[in-house]
This record gives sequence, structure tokens and C-alpha cells, in this order.
Amino acid sequence: MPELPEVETVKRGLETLVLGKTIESIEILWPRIIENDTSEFQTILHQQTIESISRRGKFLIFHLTNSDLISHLRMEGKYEFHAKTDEIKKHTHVIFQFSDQTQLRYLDVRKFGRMKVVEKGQALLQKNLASLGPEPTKEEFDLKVFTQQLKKKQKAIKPLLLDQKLVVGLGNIYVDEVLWQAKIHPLQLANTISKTKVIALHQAIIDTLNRAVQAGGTTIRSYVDATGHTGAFQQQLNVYAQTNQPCPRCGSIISKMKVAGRGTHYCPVCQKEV
DNA sequence: AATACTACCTGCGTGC
DNA sequence: TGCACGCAGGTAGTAT
Repeated sequence: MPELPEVETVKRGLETLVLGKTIESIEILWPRIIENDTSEFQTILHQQTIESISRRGKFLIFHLTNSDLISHLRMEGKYEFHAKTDEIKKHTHVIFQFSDQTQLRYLDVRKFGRMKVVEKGQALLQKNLASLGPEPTKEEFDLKVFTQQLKKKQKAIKPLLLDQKLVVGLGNIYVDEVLWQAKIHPLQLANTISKTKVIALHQAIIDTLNRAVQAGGTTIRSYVDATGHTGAFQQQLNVYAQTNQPCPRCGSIISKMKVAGRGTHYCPVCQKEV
């Protein structure tokens, strides 16, 4: 479920709940979630304290006493904070027992999420994190570099923005939103987008993700943050999940098509393929 | 090298 | 009521 704004919101919630907590033990109910050997994962993390939490793209990183714990929620992962005595809900796969009788639990209906413990300070060097593009901020996300990279790509813009190499953080909701904002058709080849629209797209990416973080993310079906709160950005969506609704800009009916295997919402009038 | 397809999972809504 | 099928905030591994 989560894209950058949701992961950032989860991170902020976790900071209010688990900073300073020491891991006493770990229960692993679905081992495939853990990329390490499970007993190694349990042994390494035993007695480590959560010192800080960061985010890179859609990855969460728990910085512990002697290790980094990388966590990706993929489609449906979520964290819940519980008392030890609380009932274990369905789809609970990993339970971190802290020294103070509280627990951090990882739940994931589709079991796509992954966790991996690595040496302290090494999280960003793992190959999946090392290959990520810049964060979508005006400081990190450079328009000139972005423009140059788009020029080299004979590929539809939507799947290009989804692959986290040119910029991180966009998923299926926000990619549809930023393409609508910049008036670009999802199938437009990257190397054919006009200079004006590249500038608009760059700005839309920074702006949309920022506003979505402010709103605490988007809840369409199941997303809640670590404190159990839904997001509010669904109220600001212009095209995603707006099939057959009027385009907020021109009043035309929003269409839905399939692009690179993903449901894709767009305005057939504002977003012409050129 | 770059692009496209598939696997990984469960649950829900739709149509027969 | 039951069952098949398509669909769902993502990525990584494999094939072309």
C-alpha cells in the first residue's frame, strides 16, 4: 500500500512509539518476511536498542545499537504497537518483544513485505538501496539531471517513474497524480516530452509528494500509520480512483487503462499523447 | 544495457 | 451458494 508519503508517516508514528526500546526477543510467524537466516536475525537483534529511524525512498531503516534493520512494507505491510497481552491479530508475521512488556508487531495480508538486518551504517550500501534515485526534494532532485535522463529513455513515462531510479517515492497513486498535474499521457515516451512539461513534471513530483506527506498519506482501502490513523490525501486526489468522475481541470470524464500491468487513471483530454 | 514479464500472497467484488 | 477471475499504495528475479 505505501508510497513515500505513507512510509514517511509510518516513520514519524514509529518515532513516537519505539525510540529507546530494547529488543528482548523476536517471534517470527512467517519466515519469508525475513531475508536473513531467521535464527541469526533473532540472535543479532537481541538486546539491541532502537536509537533512531530513517527513511530512504519507500524503505524504513531502524538504526539500532550495533545494526541497521531495513524494512519494506511493499503492498500491505503495517506496524502496530501493542501491549504484550493484546490478542494477536490475523496476518501478524513478526513480533518484536521489548524489555518493557510492549511489542512492535508487523502485519501484512499479502506477505510481500521484507526485513533485513545489516551491519550498522551499511543500509544504504545494500544493492537495492544503493541503486535508488534522489529523494523528491528541491535540494536532492535536480531538474537538469532529470531532463538529461529522460532524454536517454525510449520508454513510457509511467513505468519509468515507478522504477525508483530517476527519483524515489512514486507509486501507482502518486504517479497518476503527477502525470495529470503535468498534463502528460502515461504512455508518452520519456524522450519525447517537451521541456515545458518536464519542468512541470519535476515540480509536480516534489509538490505532490510534499502535500501528501503533510496530509499523512492516502488511504484508499487499508492504509493506516503506526498509530492506527488513516491519511487524508485521498480528498485531494484528482485522477487516482476517480474513474468516470469529471476531471477537476476540464470536466472531461476520467478514464482508466492498463499500463505496465497497473491500473492507470488519466484525463483523455488534458493528457494527450503527443 | 535496457526493457518486459512473472512470481510472490490474500481477500474482495463481480458475473455466470 | 459457489466458483472462477480480475484486481489491489511494490519490488526483485528472470527472460528477451
